[in-house]
Amino acid sequence: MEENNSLAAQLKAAGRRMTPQRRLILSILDETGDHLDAEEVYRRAKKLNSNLNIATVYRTLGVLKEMELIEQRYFARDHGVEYYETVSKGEHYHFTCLGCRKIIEVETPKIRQVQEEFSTLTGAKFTHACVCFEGYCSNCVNEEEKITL
Amino acid sequence: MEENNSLAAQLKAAGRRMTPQRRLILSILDETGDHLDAEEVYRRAKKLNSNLNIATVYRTLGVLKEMELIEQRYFARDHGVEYYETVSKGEHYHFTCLGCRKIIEVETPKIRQVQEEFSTLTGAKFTHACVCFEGYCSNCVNEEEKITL
DNA sequence: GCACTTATTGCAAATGAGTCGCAACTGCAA
DNA sequence: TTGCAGTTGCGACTCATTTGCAATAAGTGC
Repeated sequence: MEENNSLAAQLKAAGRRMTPQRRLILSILDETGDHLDAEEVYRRAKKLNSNLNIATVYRTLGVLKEMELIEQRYFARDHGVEYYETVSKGEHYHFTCLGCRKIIEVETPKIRQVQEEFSTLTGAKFTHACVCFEGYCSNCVNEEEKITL
Repeated sequence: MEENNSLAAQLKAAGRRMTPQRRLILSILDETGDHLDAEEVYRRAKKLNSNLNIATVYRTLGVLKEMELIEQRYFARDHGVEYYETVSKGEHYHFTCLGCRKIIEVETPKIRQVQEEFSTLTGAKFTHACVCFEGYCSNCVNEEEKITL
């Protein structure tokens, strides 16, 4: 209840309301370590609230994103679909394995450095960076070589 | 004609054929310095071949991408749309100004360094990196501050 | 130059993620 | 407990992209 209360407070501060749907959707994103798209959030949430509507999922994801409680991600090869994860984790980027579809998180200060250098150089101000990598993870590299050779 | 011959040869090597449509579409991408989406390529190409179809544009872009003659890009705030540019330019990334929509190309070795470090560390192999930045360019920073302050 | 195979095109219909309008509903503050 | 926004569910819609298919045409072998 504690974290829900603070969430309710945050919502209120933004002129919004706490609803069971929002609680449900955020709890799903909170509990999974995964990166879920709207469809998957919907699928999981629907099990617990069978007359939840997909439009509500999209709207809720929009609200949570606006409140910076979750972040929107895109993964290589799949830019048509938006994925979400909670923002609790530190700065990191994603590597998608084309073999096993696994997503590996990449931590590096270099992306931030690029932004800082570019800002200093040009006077621009960054608001957001979208970075995604794709390739084959160590388990799948050999598999891929068999195919391409 | 010379480059068209080499293109024809490349196409042949891939079991494909040279067609006026493909020549036209590639010439448009070749001549513009811009990043065009399929719709814009279609608009420009249609002026020169009025019964060209948008499906052909999509299919041709797919073929050219597969042959690595053009690259697919995504820009911040507009991930739903694919943009294309020819691959002649060196490694670079894109910064989209949210104020004036201008796209500034960012050259940096750091992205490649991240990939190399990650490969060394994990044994993974990169095939592609999608990087896009967004923010406000030096001309638009002040404008943006007026809004947010 | 001609025929033939098969890649390619144009068209229209389909797909799929995401959005919108609207009436009914419901938090929540007074 | 009442009232008024904010929110939901629903269905229809948008928009980029894809697909099935019959007609067309590139490039090969003769």
